[in-house]
Amino acid sequence: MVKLFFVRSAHIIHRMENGIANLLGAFSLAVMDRIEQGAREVVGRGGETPAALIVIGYGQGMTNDKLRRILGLSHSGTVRLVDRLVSDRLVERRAGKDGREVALHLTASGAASRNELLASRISAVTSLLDVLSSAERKQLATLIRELLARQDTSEMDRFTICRMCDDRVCTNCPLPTSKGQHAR
Amino acid sequence: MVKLFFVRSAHIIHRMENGIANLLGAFSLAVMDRIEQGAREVVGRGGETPAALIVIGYGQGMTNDKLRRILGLSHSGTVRLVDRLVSDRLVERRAGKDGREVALHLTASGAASRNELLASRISAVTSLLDVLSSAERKQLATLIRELLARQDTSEMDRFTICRMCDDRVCTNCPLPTSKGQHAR
DNA sequence: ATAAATATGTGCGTAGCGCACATATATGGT
DNA sequence: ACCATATATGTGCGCTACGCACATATTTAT
Repeated sequence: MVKLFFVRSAHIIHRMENGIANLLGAFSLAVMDRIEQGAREVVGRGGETPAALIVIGYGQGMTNDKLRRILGLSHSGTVRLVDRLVSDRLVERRAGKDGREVALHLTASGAASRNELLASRISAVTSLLDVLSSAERKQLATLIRELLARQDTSEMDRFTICRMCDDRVCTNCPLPTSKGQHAR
Repeated sequence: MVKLFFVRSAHIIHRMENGIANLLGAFSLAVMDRIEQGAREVVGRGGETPAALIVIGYGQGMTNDKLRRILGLSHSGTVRLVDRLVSDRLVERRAGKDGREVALHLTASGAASRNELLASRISAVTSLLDVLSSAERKQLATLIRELLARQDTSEMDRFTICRMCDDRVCTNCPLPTSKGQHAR
């Protein structure tokens, strides 16, 4: 009898814990739906193309291969993605220091599109967020910040997670930068 | 001098508020990356196909057209999506009550894939979530729940947000069900 | 100097999707 | 009952985004 009660109780707890995961999954889906819709409206392209534009704009001499790893695409997929950005006149291929590398640079209109992209993303999330009070938002920010800070991430993981981040507003990123391993 | 200070201060506040949005955007991206990767491994397909399998499995005589609106796809895109599910033997087209409609039903293997899909999704989110303490998770759940509860959503919006939700664990969905308007 | 590693580009195919059009069934007005 | 309109599905066709296998150029290591 006690045992039966325990088992049933464990099920309920299990359901509650998973309920949190389910809730967060639904919310994340809603957030990304809005971000992706806005991004498509701004640059007229989907998939990883908007993220690529943002990543290239960080501007530390991005190469095709670094980009590939950050976006999690195949090599050829990345080459074709850059082809699209180039044909849209948003990106230029220049000579890299290493004779093999290609240095990716935003054109003026690429930089403009990137800014629109970042603004659209912030606005999409904000529109969901502003039903909360300022205090609630602060609470939420603290929790998400902790959640991210405690993740076990490689350097490349961090770039991947931050591939759409707005470097104009992201002061002190919570992702651990010194923790462990290098992802090369 | 005072004015200058005020302006600068407003900028800083602006940056902080947007910092929350940026953080949440990055986190949502990380969550969806993991969910989508798992989904692709389970069903071998991407895009809205996994969501379609889950939605069809809710089982209230789903039709092609309802599915289309929930997934936010074009009509033909939805027909082809169902074609893929049928050719994968995960879904069957049966006669609907209305002679025009097609009633979509999961096959046994479709139902099994759907369960794997849901489990994979919960596990993906949980693996990110379990760096938080139980108290922190509860706090986070409360905030997300409030955030969702206060959104102004049409009925169709709700189905869309919940298109990957695990009906086995999602007791009392926070999304407002009686609020306003009908999306038809 | 030659082998291996690194970085890029290309041919080719496929998945996922939209537009425009065609078809079948239902509904409403006269 | 009849016909226009609305609703639901299916199809031809094209395009975007992507991966695999292969080719090429440059650098690094032995």
